[in-house]
Amino acid sequence: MARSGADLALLLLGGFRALADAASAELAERGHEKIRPVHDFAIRTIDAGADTASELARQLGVSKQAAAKTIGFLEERGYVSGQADPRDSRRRLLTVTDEGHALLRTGEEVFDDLRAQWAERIGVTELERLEEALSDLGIRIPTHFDAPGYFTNSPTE
Amino acid sequence: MARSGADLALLLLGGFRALADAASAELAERGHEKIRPVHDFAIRTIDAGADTASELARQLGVSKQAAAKTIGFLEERGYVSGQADPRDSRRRLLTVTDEGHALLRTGEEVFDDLRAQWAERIGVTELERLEEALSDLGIRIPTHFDAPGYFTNSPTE
DNA sequence: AGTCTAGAGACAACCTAGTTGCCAATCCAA
DNA sequence: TTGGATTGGCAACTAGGTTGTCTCTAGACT
Repeated sequence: MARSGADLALLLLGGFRALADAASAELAERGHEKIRPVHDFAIRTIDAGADTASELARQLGVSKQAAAKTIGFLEERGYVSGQADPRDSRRRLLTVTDEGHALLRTGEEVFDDLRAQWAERIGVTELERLEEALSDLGIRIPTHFDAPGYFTNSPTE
Repeated sequence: MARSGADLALLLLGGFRALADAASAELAERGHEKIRPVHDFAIRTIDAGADTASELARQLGVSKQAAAKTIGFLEERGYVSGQADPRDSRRRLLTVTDEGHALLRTGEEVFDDLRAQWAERIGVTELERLEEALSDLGIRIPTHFDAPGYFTNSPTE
């Protein structure tokens, strides 16, 4: 059956939302409330070396202020901590806490579990083929999400 | 190669964004500026019989006020027009204008063109297989988008 | 030294797409 | 006729982002 291009777009969006919503719900159950993929992404980026607000902003492709807000949230939750840089007093050096690393590990687990569930349903081969097809299309991993409320609103009502 | 669940999610999101961004850009070039998928969806729903703000809200799964704002935008642009209902003066009956129908047609064309481009790149068979796999996963077509700014921010900086 | 430029982070104001709470007008049924 | 339910609109709020402007500091150049 020849599907329409619009349906294809909605299938992709639906697939992503299914994963993201399930992951958010599962993370909440494991004690990480109100965590959205963007937070995981930010922590990962900080851990990889983006240890100031400005650097994080550049790497995530958002404004410094947006990055600062995200950092504020992450510090409040204890995933990230910031100390004054002794060598440059303009900077506040960011480090990922143990709690932050725990969140990253849990996040990976949750997503891998979800992927495994999909593999069970349609077969590993088919799933890998799907991933291969998307990769072959040159889909870039999005570096930022731009989606306030995108993951917060639970799909069940 | 065994990919991670997180990569799978990002591939799906990336795929959707690639289509949505390209479609928005193409629609803008064809004279429909600032149109996002949600507008297309709303017009379609009105056309299918959701002829009041409250009904549209219910069908899109958003609040009445959110629906009213969308309708305001669509009326301003001339895609939809509203007249007082002679039989129930609480209601404002919505109708899709010719301009609205034209937008729907153009939108379909644009998405179908994009899908055809994908088919060229990875082959029709592979693309249909991808769609089949997502369908088999029971992906529900999302009825609302929840993504303010999602499509507005052009990816090309 | 002194000055000049550039970067870091913070503040205020604004935008957009939603939300809830409330309210007047209207319809309809008991 | 009266009371419950529905319509649409208003106000205030939230979340996540934006731009513009500001101060402080670092480093480079004279």
